[in-house]
Parts: sequence; structure tokens; C-alpha cells
Amino acid sequence: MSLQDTIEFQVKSAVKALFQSELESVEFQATRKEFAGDITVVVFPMLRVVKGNPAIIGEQIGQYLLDHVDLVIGFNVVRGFLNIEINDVHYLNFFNSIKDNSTYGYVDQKDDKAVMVEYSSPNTNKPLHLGHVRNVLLGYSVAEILKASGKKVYKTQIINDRGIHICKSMLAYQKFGANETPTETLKGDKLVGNYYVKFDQAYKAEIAELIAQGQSEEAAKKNAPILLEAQQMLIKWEAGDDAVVALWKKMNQWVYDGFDVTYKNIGVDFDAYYYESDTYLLGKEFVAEGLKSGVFFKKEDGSVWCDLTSDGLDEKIVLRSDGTAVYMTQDIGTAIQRIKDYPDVGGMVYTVGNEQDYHFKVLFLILKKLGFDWAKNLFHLSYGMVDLPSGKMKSREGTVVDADDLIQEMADTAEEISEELGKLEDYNQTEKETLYKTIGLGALKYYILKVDPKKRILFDPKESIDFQGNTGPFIQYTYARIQSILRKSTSTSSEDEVFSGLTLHEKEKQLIKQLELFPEVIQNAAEQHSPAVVANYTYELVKDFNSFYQNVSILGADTDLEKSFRVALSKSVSHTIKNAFQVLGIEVPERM
RNA sequence: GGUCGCAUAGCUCAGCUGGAUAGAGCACCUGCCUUCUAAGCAGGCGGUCCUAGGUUCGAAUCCUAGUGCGAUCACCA
Repeated sequence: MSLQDTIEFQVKSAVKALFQSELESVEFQATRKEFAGDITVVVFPMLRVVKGNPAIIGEQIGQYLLDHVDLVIGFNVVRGFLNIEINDVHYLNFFNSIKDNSTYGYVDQKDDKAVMVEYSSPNTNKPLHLGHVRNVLLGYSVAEILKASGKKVYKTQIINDRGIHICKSMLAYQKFGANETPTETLKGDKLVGNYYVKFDQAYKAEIAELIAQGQSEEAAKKNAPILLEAQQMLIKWEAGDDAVVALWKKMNQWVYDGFDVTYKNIGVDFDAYYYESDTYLLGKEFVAEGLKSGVFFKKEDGSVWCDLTSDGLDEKIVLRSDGTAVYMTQDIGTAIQRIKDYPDVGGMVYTVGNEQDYHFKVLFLILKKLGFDWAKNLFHLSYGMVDLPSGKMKSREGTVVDADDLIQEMADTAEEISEELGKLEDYNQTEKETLYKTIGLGALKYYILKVDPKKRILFDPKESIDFQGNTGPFIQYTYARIQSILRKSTSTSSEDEVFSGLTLHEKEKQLIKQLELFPEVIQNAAEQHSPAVVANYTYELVKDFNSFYQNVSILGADTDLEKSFRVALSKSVSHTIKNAFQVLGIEVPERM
């Protein structure tokens, strides 16, 4: 029974004994640090059942607890708040129970139903940028959090490998490419992206020319020859034209190879890949089926729609009049295909920007109407855009923060700071570079993950990401500090040493209290699909540890017992940091 | 215009299902490295919680209206 459950039970008993009333629940909160006590019972809500002065009621309940509960050793009442002091034995017992658990906070898989988490899902005509980075970090982390909370998880993506966008790159490559191929210094995704930009430049030049010849801007945008040519190419692709398909395959492969390098760099992975070119046909099949069952209806021109007006939404097209698939068609197909491939999946999480809120609302509704029971367990992990001070990032216009560049810059900053501090003289070059990457990525990932996914992020490249304060490196640093202590510790304390008879220092107690929260934090983060919950918790834990570290001597403790206890406590904190950061996808260094 | 999201210190952000004098970091100012890593610690400065109503013993938190910013409402993805 947890501390809170115990106290709740006893408070109810107290109210029954003192006031002959039944309490449904007891409201708790952490005791504010300016008052004595470890846990606080809020008296006000009881006034509905127990009439009287809250201060006096608190006083009476407090006295009852002191008399009847061993672990309560004191109390005070401030207005309607009953602050209860808990004895050290409780905290020591708890600590003994978790101190050697290196997977503390994680729950073994308990759910037979799996969750599929989709993230990244890029178009194949340009390299990944900062916007994708947020997506990838969020999706990966939520997947890891769900795993830690006891779910089986599959990570996946849908690759938008077909469409007009890739044709634009292909066409520009044909026209201006001179058979260029990826090289060591030019990754395939960058190469293809360059041609996407070149297409846009040529397109804009043509528009300007047409306008100069007297066409309206609108007409010019539609009639630019290079655009018409790209559209022709798409039609050829759909018809299976050998040359076009061959080029498409070649250039997509360049992009995939480039993406792989970036994903590896970021440190994320996938269990399953889906390609739009594979799933849109299945979507079409189910549209046909839905048409039969009356979920969809056909308009005179042949286009197929879903009427969502009774759900407060509009009519939504699911198939064009020419019979070709739209985005929705493909997403219907992909969802169904995934459940076919992984029958144990009972729900899915889609990590996609909030600009697509409406799309997913509609998609989920349609899947429900089609009668899939898993459709009630679909969640759109909607996140805010990453904007630059200059506004939105646009690949076409080259105003993007490139993912590979950003990661490199972060590592460079880590190197500068590390060199300046000069604590790593005995590290060789490889060790140093690994560490710089760990720290640089730690800074970047933490910076992005610590903010609530819903909120948009304004990223200013000129104001570099911090390495001090509430940051990844600060937390990594604390971990490294603990490792240093563990290396130096000559304490022979065995794994199964049980600590008792100690009087806890205020800072020690605070740390144990904070550790106690971790499993709940993981569950909360999973429910809310929010890595930010884990990040903020970790920061609090680390602040508490540093305060302990600077105010209490660990290796210089007065007695062997104290020393051994403090080393064990530090070790436990380091496990928790590591486990928390692992679900954020951030590595922790042995030294820094 | 309809719908959805966001609004908290100069800046970046916490604030759980309503609870005590609204918390951190950065920046600025003070102290602390002959003792376990100063990417740190201890402290100071800094707030009409967008506005106006409402519900409540109690509202940054819930409800309504408004303001500002963003997104979306395509036979684009």
C-alpha cells in the first residue's frame, strides 16, 4: 500500500471516529517547502460532509493520525491545510525496495494489444529539416514512453513516395542534372532536394515571363510549361512508363539512403515501413466497399464522398472523379494494411503536425463508419509547427534549417565548450567525438522535447541552444558526476545491503520523495502522449540531486553506513536519470 | 466568415483531475573552486497569469463572451 493510500484510509477512519461521517475521497498535495511536513491533506473539501472550522477539524484529524499511525510523527495545520510529517523509516523502506532496480520506473509488458506509432513520414523530394526533427523526436519518444509504460509498440512511417512533388525533382534532374550522382559530400536526399529548388526557380522564372507577356498571375501559374511537363510526368508514372519509373526508383533510393544516415545520426529507428505507392490501391478497394455498404456516395461526375454533416463536419472527398486516389484514400488503405500486417495492434498514434487536425478527425471518423473496432483507439499526436524568426520554413525557397547541419552544429558547440573546460585531456579523438555528439544531440533533443507538443516553437538559429540551466547537457553532466563518484567509491556495500537506522538529511529525503514519483510520471506521460512530462520531471530530480551534492558530502560522510547509503542513493538517482532520458532518446555520458 | 489550437517574469518554459504568498531556466546583480567534475551551488531583482463577466468556501486552472497570434475549411499532400 502506498503512503498516500495508507494516509487516505486513516483519514477516513479518523473522520468516521471523530465526526461519524463517511468521506468519499481525500485530497492530497505535496507540502510546500516553507512548512514542516511531507504530505498535506486539504481539509476544505471535507466541509461538505463535516461541518465546522477547517483549522479545528484539521487539528483533530492530525492528532488522530499521530495517535493511531506509526509512520506519522508530527503535524501542523495552516488554515485548511493539514501538513503531516512522516518518519524516515517509511522513506528508507521505500528506498531499499527500489535501489537495485536498474529498470526502475518501467513496467513489464502487460497489455496483449500493441500500439503502432507512426512518425516522420516524409516526402521524398527533399532532405529532412528542423520540422521533421521535432516530429521524429516526438514520435520516437512517445513510442518509447508507451513501451516503458507496459505497452507493446511498433514504430512505423508512411513514406510519401509518389506524387507531383517528386516529379518536380525528377524533371529538374532530367533537364539540369547532367547525370549527377550522390557523393561523399552530397547525400542523395540533398541532391534530390537541390533539384526541387531548381525546379521552383525555373518555374518562377517562367511565371514571370508569362506575366510579362500579358498573362494574369493565376493563369501564368497554371500554364508555365515546366509545370505542365511535371504533370505529364506524373501521368506517365501512373501509367507505368518504364523510363519514368526507373528514374523514380533511382532518385527515391538516393533519398532513402540519405534519410537513413540522418535517422541513424539522430538515433531513431523503425520496425515497419509503408509506402504510399503500395497502399493507395488498397484504399481504393475499401472506398469501393464503403460505397456498396452506403458509408460513401457517388456524385454525378463520378467522384466519391463521405457525408459527415451529421457529425458537424462537411462532405469529404475520398476518390476523384477520374478514379484516382486522394490523400484520404491512401490513409484509409494504410491504416487497414497495418492492422492486416500486425493483427495484435489495437490502436495507433499518428505523429503529424497540427495543420492536419481536420484531416485526422475525418480519417478516424471514416474508419469508424467503415466499422473497424480498432478505429476508436486512434490518436493524432498533433504538435505545433517549428517556425523561424523569418516565418515558416519553406524547402522550395531554401529557408530551412537542415537536420544534418543542425546536428553537426550542436556537436561543434559541445566541442567548443568541452575544450574550454578542458576536462577530457586523456580522451582520444574518437572518444571525444562520440561525447560531443552525445552532448550536442542531448541539448537539441531536450530543447525540443521539454516543451508541450501542442505549442509551437520559435527557433532562432542566431540564439544558439543553451547548455546551461534547464537543458539536456545539465542533466547529462549530473549523470556524469554521479558516475565519477561511483568510480571513486571504495564502498564495499553489497547489492542487497538493507539500509536502516539512519536519520535522513533533508536533502536525502527530498531525493527519495522525488524518486518515488518516477513510475507515476512514466504512466502520466504515456496517457498524455507527452515527453515534456518526463523532461520536466528529470530536471526537478537533477536539481534536487545537485543541491544534495553541493550541500552534503557523499564520500566524506561521517560513518561508513552513511557513506554507503549516499553512494547507493546517488546510484539510484543515476539509474532514474538514465531511464528517463532513455525514453526521450537521449544518451548519458560516463564523463563530460 | 465557420471550426480547432495557443496566450503565465524582458526572453524560453513549468504549473496534475480547481486549493496555501503563481514556480524554473536564460539575461542582470551578490557570494562560493587547497575537499566527491563550477556545464554546478546559495541568494537577489523581476508577474494586471490577454480582457470582461460567471460558477465556487477557493479560479492561472472550469463556463460564457471578446481581443491577439497560428492552423484549417481543395477533385494538394
